[in-house]
This record gives sequence, structure tokens and C-alpha cells, in this order.
Amino acid sequence: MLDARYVRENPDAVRSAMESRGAGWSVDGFLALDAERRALIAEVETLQASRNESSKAIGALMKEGRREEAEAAKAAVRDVNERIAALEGRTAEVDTEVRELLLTAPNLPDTSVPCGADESGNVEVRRWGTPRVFDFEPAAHWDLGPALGAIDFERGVKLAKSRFVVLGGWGARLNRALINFMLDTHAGHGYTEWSVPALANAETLTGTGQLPKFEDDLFRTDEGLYLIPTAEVQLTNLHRDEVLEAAGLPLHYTAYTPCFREEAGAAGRDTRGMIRVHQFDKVELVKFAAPEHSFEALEEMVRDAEQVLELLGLPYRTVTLCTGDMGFAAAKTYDIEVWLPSYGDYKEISSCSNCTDFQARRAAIKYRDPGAFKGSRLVHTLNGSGVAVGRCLVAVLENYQRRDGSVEVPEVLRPYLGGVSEIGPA
RNA sequence: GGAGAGGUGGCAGAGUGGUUGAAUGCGGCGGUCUCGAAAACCGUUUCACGGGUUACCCCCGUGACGAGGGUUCGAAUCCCUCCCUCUCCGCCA
Repeated sequence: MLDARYVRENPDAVRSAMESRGAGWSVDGFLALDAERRALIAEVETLQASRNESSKAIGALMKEGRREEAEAAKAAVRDVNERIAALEGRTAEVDTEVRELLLTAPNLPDTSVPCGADESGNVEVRRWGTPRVFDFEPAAHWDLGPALGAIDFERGVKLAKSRFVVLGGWGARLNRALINFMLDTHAGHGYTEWSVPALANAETLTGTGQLPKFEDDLFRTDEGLYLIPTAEVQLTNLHRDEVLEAAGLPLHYTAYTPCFREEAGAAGRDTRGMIRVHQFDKVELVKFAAPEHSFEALEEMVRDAEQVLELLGLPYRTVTLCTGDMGFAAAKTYDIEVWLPSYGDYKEISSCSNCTDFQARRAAIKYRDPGAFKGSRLVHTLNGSGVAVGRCLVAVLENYQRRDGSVEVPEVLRPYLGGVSEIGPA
């Protein structure tokens, strides 16, 4: 959520920021509503002040037994109350409209973010590793996985519906090995591990920005709970309505969770394989940082995610998303893309963002630093995949496959797989 | 799921319609005392929003005693709905 006051005082800056994002958010619509809201509040509060004064006077009259004067005063206050009620009706309406409008505004891009309309405007910042040159025709994971008994697409559909997958045998074990390897790696970098609910309530989803605008992307239970699309939601909301201590910042959190996405509007994209499915596993990184350190915290987070791929020996490149390609809550985002032989290209496997105070304002996450300032201020929240487990599994299978259909196990994963160095058909 | 009890300031805990935003204690902060500390004593200690100012310093106002509604001139106090916590029973990984 944007700071209403900032929008009020910097309408031109906000207008151009919205344009660069390709967001059709109406600054002028906001300004008009905001002005009306403040005028109504001033009027209502003046009337309330006079009512409070009269009520006090009535109390005094009653004590003195001057009943008739008290009755007359009561009648006068009833009039005031009617006017207040009328104004309050409109105030509540305007208040809701202002809030809803603010909740649908995306974050403002940081000044370091390149301008661009879509992913073609993203800027590569670095590459690591060299895509392997195969001396045979490498198989795509949608062929390789089933042949190994590692991935079962048909049964995923049978058990749930299309775009759900089942992992079996080495596939299931490799998946679990990846999760543990990632969590252990992040723990080594000072991240505290959490285990959180896979379902979240509406307030939680609103705190991180999925609601109210993106409800169609979520699975919803008939109790009004939602399946989380990412552990970012839970890790960030852990501190909703809390005031953190500056001395403890930045906080480094990590969690493994399944993630659920409706993928509404993704029809026809990545239909083969398990690149885009309704349920996938992910290890997430979240940080809470003081504003003056959040961008440096973002750089470190990207490195932490990249290291997972480096340890696994998977070639990747990192790009800065341009204004038009960034997510709703982000002020700056780096995507890490892993090399996938089946795509003959790099494919997103991690997205690391600094959301500045955008989520903190929605979720009321603050910090205090008595030596530096009075009261409390909003923290900056960051999140990143560290990394998407399903896509990582795919990357390992495809990049480490051999001519005979077996797959070499990356060194770092062997301790997690009982020491085996290769996996073949079950 | 059934029955009962309860949700008040960082914590504990008063307060059942009228200067109660809220007693008291603890904790925190500042001070006195002390070489220093402890103890004791004194003072202080919520937040949001709106306005004046426009720096979130200060001043005024409004609202907030789980949340939302209602009754009333006036609600922490009365009524309704919802949420949550605790105890017992049931069920259960």
C-alpha cells in the first residue's frame, strides 16, 4: 500500500511511476476522494466535539436536578446526532473507497529499476556457469522423468486434476533432498527456519498484497481460507501488527512449503512438464530490514539464492526486472533463471524482491530504534525464492542426464540420498 | 462438535451508564541520593486519524477497553452477531 500522504503531496511522481509500470491506477481519482474524505472527517469531528461537550453538561444538570434544562439539551443533541449520522454514512463510504483504491495500487519502482514495458526490457546483470554441450540429444524432463519413474503426470491428473504432478521413487527422494539441502544451506547463512500453515486467512493475504486484487490466482476453501501461493505470505505476516527492535534487524527467515496457484490466465503457457503446475514445493527466503539497509539486504538475498544453484552446478543468469515486468508489491526485483536444455534457454527459478514499506504498511509491521528516532517506523520487507524446488528438480534431471537415461547426482545432494551418485530407472 | 468461563494499557489486575484513556502493582524511561550500583524517593510512560503548523517538536480535536453493529444526550460498563483464549466432554494424526 502506498502512503496516502505521499501520493497527495507527489501526484506527478506517482502518476509517472504508474505509467512506467503499465498500471492504470488513477491518481486523480484518489486525490478527489482523499480530499472529500478529509473534509468529511473534519466536519464530523467538529460535531462530535460539540456533542461531547453537551453530554458532559447534561450530566452536570442531571446531578443538580435541573431536569427540564437537561431534557432541552438532550433534544438539541439528538439533532446534532442526526447530522453526524448522515455525514458518517458518507464518510464510511468514502473511507472504504479510498482504502480500496490504495489497496489496488502497485508499489512504486525504485529509481534504479530500468524502464520497460515487458520482459524484453529486463536487464541481465550476471551469468554463472556454461550450459553443457551434449554429445547426444538431451531429453526433456517430461520424457526423462516418467522414464525414470520419477515424475508421473497421468496419476497427478487422476488424483487431482490437470497441472498436478506425482513424484515417485527417486523423483520423490530427490525432491526431498533438494528441500533439505536448500534449508541447510540457508541455515548456514543465518536464516531461521520456520514451519507454517499452508492455509492463510484473508487478512494475511491482504498484508502481502495477494488480496484484494489477485483473488483469482488463489485456491480458496469454503471456510474463506486460502491455500498459500508462496511461503512469503506466511513468513512476512509472522510479524503483522508487531513492532520489531532495530537491534535485531535484519531478520533472516526461511521456510519450505508447498505452494498453490490457480494459474488463472496462464492457459497455454508451459503446458508440457512440471514447469507450471497448481502445486509445487518451494523454499522461501524473507527478510525484515531497516529502510536504509534494505537494498543491500536484497543484493545479499540474491547471492544466497544464487549460491544454491552454484552448489548444484546449475548454470544461471540473473536479471533485473524492468518497471513493466515487476510484481505488484515489489520496488525492485531480480529474477534468477536456470538453464533448461528442454527450453534451450534460461527459465525463472527464483524471484527476489525488495517490497520496501509496501507490505509493511498493509500489515502494520514496524520497528523501533530509541537511539535514532521517537516512536516506530515501517520496516522494509524482502522475499525471494531460495529456490523453487520443482523447477530445480527439473533442472537437475535435465542438466545431469546421461546418454543411457540415467542421471548423475550433484555432489552436494549425495549425502541427502544415501550417498548414491547416480539414479536410474526404478 | 457439546457444556461452562473469559477477553481492559508491555505484563498483572481494578473498574457495571456521566471529567475513566482508564485505579493500583510490576516492568520501562528520566531524575534525586551514591565513588558506582542496589535500595528508597520523585517524575514520566499507548496508538491511529483530522486540523493548527505543515519536520511524525508542540497545540487542539476525534476515535480506540477482542471485532462489528444496536440502545442512550452520554457505553469499558446494557443488548445482538462474530472472532479468539481457557477448562471439561466427545472425536482424532
